[in-house]
Amino acid sequence: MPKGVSIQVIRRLPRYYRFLTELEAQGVDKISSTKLASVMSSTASQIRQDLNCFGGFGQQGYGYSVPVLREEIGKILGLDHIHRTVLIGAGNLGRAIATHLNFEQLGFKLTAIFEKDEKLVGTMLRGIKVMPDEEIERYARENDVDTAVLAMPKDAVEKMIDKLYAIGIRNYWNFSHYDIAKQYDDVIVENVHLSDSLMTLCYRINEKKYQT
Amino acid sequence: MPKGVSIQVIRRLPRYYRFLTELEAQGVDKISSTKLASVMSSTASQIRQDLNCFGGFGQQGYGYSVPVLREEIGKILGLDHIHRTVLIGAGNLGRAIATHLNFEQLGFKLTAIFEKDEKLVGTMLRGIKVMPDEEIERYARENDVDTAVLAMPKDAVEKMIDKLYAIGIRNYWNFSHYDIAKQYDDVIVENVHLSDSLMTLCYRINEKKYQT
DNA sequence: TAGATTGTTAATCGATTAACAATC
DNA sequence: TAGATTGTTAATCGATTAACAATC
Repeated sequence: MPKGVSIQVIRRLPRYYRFLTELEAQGVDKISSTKLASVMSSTASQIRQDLNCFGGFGQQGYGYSVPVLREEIGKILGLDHIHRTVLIGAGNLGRAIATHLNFEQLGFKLTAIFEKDEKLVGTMLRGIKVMPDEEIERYARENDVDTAVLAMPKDAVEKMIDKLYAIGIRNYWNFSHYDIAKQYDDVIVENVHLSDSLMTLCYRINEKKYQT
Repeated sequence: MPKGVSIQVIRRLPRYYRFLTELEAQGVDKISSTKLASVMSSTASQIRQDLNCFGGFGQQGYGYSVPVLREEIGKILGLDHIHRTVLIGAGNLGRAIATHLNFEQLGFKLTAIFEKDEKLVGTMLRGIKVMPDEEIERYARENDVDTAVLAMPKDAVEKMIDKLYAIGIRNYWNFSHYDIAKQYDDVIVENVHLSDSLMTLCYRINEKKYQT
């Protein structure tokens, strides 16, 4: 496990993994950095630099084996180490997250869903029964949970994090606008700010429109 | 409208906007770059550099007016120019997008939803009736739509884009893994790859675990 | 062997950070 | 005026790109 790989490189790894998965599905079994760059709208230099942060996966004069490279990147990402995960919030967003994503192929196993709203408690999602918030502590302790997905209103997150942190959950996939990192500094937080993405799109549309 | 502002700066603008909105709601009416940096876990230098890509919004010796700065960033983002938008796909993800986001505050107006699956056609979402895919062309032409949100399976996206492009829709908020930009080069595509985000989280968890 | 393509070093480019003069 | 803080220039740092020797 090499240390100090830049976040830019890390964020490109899933993209490599996706494209290699597709190439493998298409029956491509070897590829050069130049060709991969062309497929991915990247550069051969960047691909070789990125990969060589982790090791030499290619063969000079030949290129890279697609299945081997895909598997290696999967290992680098750690997709084979499954993290037991709970989802907090079974509203529209929570339900979409639960049903839309293949957690198990991405390094996680969604094992329980919690919700404050009584009307949603008891409903089923992907074969998982939605439980009331009060049961989180008991459940997480008994089931070795280390990761939480936060799909709940911002206002309630602060107290929820206190609870989850106390149980020992340190990894968060955060869809709320609450700034988790400011509260605790030994947690890992991956934020998904959908509205930021939409505002960025807005900027880019206007930028194009008024460029002359 | 300044030209050539780097994408890094642009992607920080929505975050500034969010924090300023919150500060304003809290009744804070002025702030220095140093204090804002502390709140946002950023640096004063970066904030001043970023803002000065667009103009001098502060006052020397005083700082920045929170409401003024918030409004200026809103204008820079173009949130006041509303783009008429359609959502393609009323599955779990599409429904979450439709119900979860305040499009109108983010520069967009969601006016119609289209879906291939007959079982979902006719259902209501946020007061919008889900229509069959076949009606997109007629609807978009009649209603001056310029943006599409893609929450549909990857396999169907290619043909859909051909259709939307032909109608004149050039802006895409893309939740699928289909690579729209490769097909047409005068489009604006903002991708949201949730699974990439989750894989990145996986990497970061493992990186922390094995660091010693 | 010759051709191809990697792994890796060096050069370039751009972004971030620091410094400070301008000025409110 | 003096203190504070911006706007902006300069310095540093890191990421990307280019080049090429190693080698399959």
